[in-house]
Amino acid sequence: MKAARERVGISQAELGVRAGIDEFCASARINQYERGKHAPDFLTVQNLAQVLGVPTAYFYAEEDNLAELILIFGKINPEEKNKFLNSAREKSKESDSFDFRLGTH
Amino acid sequence: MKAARERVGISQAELGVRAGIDEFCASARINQYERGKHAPDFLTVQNLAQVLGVPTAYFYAEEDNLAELILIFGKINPEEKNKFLNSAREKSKESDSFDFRLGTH
DNA sequence: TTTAATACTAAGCATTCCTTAGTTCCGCGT
DNA sequence: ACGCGGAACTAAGGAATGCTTAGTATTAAA
Repeated sequence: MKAARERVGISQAELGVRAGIDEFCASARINQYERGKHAPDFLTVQNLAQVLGVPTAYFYAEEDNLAELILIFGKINPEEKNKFLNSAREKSKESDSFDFRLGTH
Repeated sequence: MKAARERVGISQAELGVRAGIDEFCASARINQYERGKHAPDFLTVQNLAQVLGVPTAYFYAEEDNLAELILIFGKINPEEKNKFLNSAREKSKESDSFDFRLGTH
């Protein structure tokens, strides 16, 4: 989150205020989030994501690869998204990775 | 989450137990999560995601398009992921969507 | 209809977060 | 070096939320 905030170029306090947090505690809360002292609820994460211009899921991606993919997907326009998703569907068919799900064979 | 659990074919209680939740309250907790009564913390979500065989970020995707993409990305093998990500990088260059980030021009 | 498994819920306890009220850190101008 | 202002950061209590318990519905099969 810190990286995303610095890309936008705003302070911790400003990020909080823009996300709709009370101005008197915005600074403290964002700091607690960035340092991992506390975890924001989902609504707050959604608001933060909007301010920072990234999809909400970006904050929960464990693999760096996936995080980057989510970021890219959030930037391209809706028309491109469909093309993109279609080629993804193709690749998942081609893939020889085993399908772990039950009830599909 | 309900959909993912049903694909695996296990009960709410079993999902909880496999995710490391105490057997006497696993049922109640998973039910509260599925019905939106309460929200699990991130560690719990990670454990649930592992049991259900999906990337953690999947549970936080707001757009259906993105959710599907995350799901596919979670199924393909590591080698494919890199190829996939590279073509994604290409597309983000081609895209005429405006770049909102500061300090990049 | 009885049974067993699964789904679901209320309520108090436990834990975590939010708010307040500060302190510390850092860069800049003098 | 010193003071100033903005940004980062923190402790602690009050407020909110989740977790556990114990139990009630629901469903499907015998």
